[in-house]
Amino acid sequence: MEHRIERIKKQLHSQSYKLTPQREATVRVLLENEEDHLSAEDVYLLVKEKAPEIGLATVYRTLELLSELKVVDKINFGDGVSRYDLRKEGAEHFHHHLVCIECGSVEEIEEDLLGDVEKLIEGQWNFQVKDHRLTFHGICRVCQKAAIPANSSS
Amino acid sequence: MEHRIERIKKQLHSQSYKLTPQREATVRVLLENEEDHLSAEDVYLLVKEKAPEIGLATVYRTLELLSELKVVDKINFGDGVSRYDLRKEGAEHFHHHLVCIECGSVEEIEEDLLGDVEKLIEGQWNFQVKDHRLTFHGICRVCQKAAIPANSSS
DNA sequence: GTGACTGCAAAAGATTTGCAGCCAT
DNA sequence: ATGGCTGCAAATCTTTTGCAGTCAC
Repeated sequence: MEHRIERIKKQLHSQSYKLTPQREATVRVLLENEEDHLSAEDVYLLVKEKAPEIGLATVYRTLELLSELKVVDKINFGDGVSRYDLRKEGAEHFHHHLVCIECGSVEEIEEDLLGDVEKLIEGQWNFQVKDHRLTFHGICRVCQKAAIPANSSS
Repeated sequence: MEHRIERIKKQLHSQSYKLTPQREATVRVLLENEEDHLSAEDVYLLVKEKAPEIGLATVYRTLELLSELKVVDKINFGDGVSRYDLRKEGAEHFHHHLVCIECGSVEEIEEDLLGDVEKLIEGQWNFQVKDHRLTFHGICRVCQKAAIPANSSS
């Protein structure tokens, strides 16, 4: 974890930004909750546990900065809030998500599923792809299992 | 166009909703601006031209209703607003978008590009796909051309 | 002391809700 | 007269901004 902080620190410095204590606390929260898809408010509450004096505006400003530096990706699952997701180290593309419409759980997929599709887009539509967002909505493993008893017993 | 209104009317009736004048005006605006990706506010302003007495809240309620009935899809390109996009007749899946990061234009892609990928998701992740959202961010045809002179003349 | 950064409070937007009235059945 | 639907205004929620104070150099 420390080396990831270091790396982010360097990224900030390379653009003459500083890794202030508030920013570091925010990054640590993101690292510690990498699997969750935290909203700004979520991050704020978690950061506040370690650094109670921090302001919500600072969290927003930090997340926006990290977003510009491509350290995090800002995503939106259609509920009213933006969520912030750390990029995996060296990940060139945004990863994909499986959102369960029953329980709301979110699973991540790191594989690059879209290589062929992107080639098609570049060739056929003449559109130069820089990034993508792919989210599947459906029913997760757990909720599928949960649904079976109700059906089979009827 | 009329037959599409009829169809939507039937869809509403089948769930015992009515196609009131306000709702019809809203649907017409959506039909007439099918290529654009209108925000609720955009729709409101356009509806107001034909039916000045309509309220913004009604537009929101109508759009939400249409969204539940899968007549429109609610999408979010990362700016702060939701946009509403008519589903093509008979379209089983949501269509895809190419968003230009230079000029902001949005192009639609009807082709189903994700058949294979969905099979993979269902098989390998055991996730039952119901719908998906795929957006590519990049540089559109026009902006690519616009960029060439600046590079080649240097 | 200068410029980057912060916290707080206020502002700005987008969307939702409460409510009284209306309209068709 | 009932229930769905509407307009308006107020409320809510997320995010941004203005500003005065702080800190590192």
